[in-house]
Amino acid sequence: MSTYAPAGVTRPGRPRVIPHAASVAAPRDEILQAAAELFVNRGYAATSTRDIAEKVGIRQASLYYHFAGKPGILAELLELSVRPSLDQVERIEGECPADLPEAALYLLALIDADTLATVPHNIGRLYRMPDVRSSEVFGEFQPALRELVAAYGRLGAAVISGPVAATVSVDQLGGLLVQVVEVVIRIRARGDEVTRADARAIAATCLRVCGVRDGRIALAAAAADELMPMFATDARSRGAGG
Amino acid sequence: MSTYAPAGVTRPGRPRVIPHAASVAAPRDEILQAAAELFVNRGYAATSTRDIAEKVGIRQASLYYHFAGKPGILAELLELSVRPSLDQVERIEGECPADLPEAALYLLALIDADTLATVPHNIGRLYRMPDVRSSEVFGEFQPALRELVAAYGRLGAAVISGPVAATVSVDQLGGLLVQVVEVVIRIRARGDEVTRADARAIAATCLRVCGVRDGRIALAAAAADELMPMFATDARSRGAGG
DNA sequence: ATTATCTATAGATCTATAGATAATGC
DNA sequence: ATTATCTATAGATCTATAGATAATGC
Repeated sequence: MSTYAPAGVTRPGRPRVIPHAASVAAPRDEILQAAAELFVNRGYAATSTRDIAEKVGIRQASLYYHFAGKPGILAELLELSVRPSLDQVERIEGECPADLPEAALYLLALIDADTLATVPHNIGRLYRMPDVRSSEVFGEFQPALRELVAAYGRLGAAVISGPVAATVSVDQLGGLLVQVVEVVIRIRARGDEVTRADARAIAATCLRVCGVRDGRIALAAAAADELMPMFATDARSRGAGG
Repeated sequence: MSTYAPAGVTRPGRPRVIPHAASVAAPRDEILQAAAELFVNRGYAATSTRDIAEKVGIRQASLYYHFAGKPGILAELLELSVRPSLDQVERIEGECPADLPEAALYLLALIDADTLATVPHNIGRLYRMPDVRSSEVFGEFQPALRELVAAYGRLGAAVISGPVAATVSVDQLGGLLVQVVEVVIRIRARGDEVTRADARAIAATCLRVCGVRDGRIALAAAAADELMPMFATDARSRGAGG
């Protein structure tokens, strides 16, 4: 307890040249947040380690105390962007009532849209970027992404109508549904908020794409609302997280 | 007419160190093609002028005889990727019969999907990339892209059903429909071909997203087939182009 | 003479390491 | 002693320009 430490937790280590602006988060998290914003808005390859350090308010070399360079930071951000969706795919597929398969797809789309809407700095965009996909660390996450697409494909195939099945293959259905949910990324990229109502509209759109009629969409939405508390681990209900 | 000029048109200028592989295209086009593939598959910022030159088979400095650096090349590729879709939006909105508005949206989606499917090296992907969007030359193309989204919004609003209108705003409808059509980019990124049948399925999906019933979708598809020849300037029917 | 390349290179990054330093904590 | 920063810098790019050169074309 010195005189009047500027709000922040006093930590060991040489002080920064530019002092923390009452910095709340741990340095590791500060770096992740800064990198996330730069990677998503300017691109991964286009962002230098110096850019990141400057945004955090430390020297470029200091990054290397916390991370193994840019690839190390990217790997952690990819993990953060993929993990939440994937974790809940299994639960939804396992625990959803089999008598209303529409509810399962609706719920997956709803939770996924909500996750993409609330994850910091729109990092769901990362894995779509070619410089990220051709980075050394991407390969590790590719199986998880394929699994997500496959899950959409399975749930979609369970509810698909005849006319739709005649024109769109089950193989491509998963990609099509993911593409619809990822409109969230596009909306956020424009700078707009994505509301809970938006997420519900997107989930309903997924069912429409499969050829489900309005009546059953309404049923699925109602069922999903009841199931929602079981799966409500998204950032929106937890409160804003680092 | 020398001894046996290797197929290629003999041109003035100092010969390349690595001779043309019976190079058909003009050097400018060779560069554009090489850059397109690298930009799309590795990213714009991640691609160096040296990478491009190497792929073409010339020295890095030689690029600057044809283009004003990377931004110059990017500008031309963006033009190539945006122009075709935009040119036909006007014609479609102008010339489509007002008694079947579904046909107009179907046709726009069909032609647009087909353009994205056949444009070389999937360059429709370019304008989604953050390093491209934050480049100096992107601003010039942004209005054209907004206009495309707005056109989808207008055509979608003309056919939207009550239940859909209740959940998705006209403002967002355009973006949602473009997002659906851009599944073409995703399919091509996986390395798969996009067939005419795929394009038709995508156009039908756009109508489903708007809440149009199967019966009217079939009518719209049939009407679009009749109108198609008027607008058939896509690469598929012209034959493969540079 | 014109054209399209080449070689060479300056200047500006950018990454990553080595080693010093200024805090806290025991 | 431990921790988290700092300064300094080597080595590897990367872009863009200057000026030379080897073809064709008249």
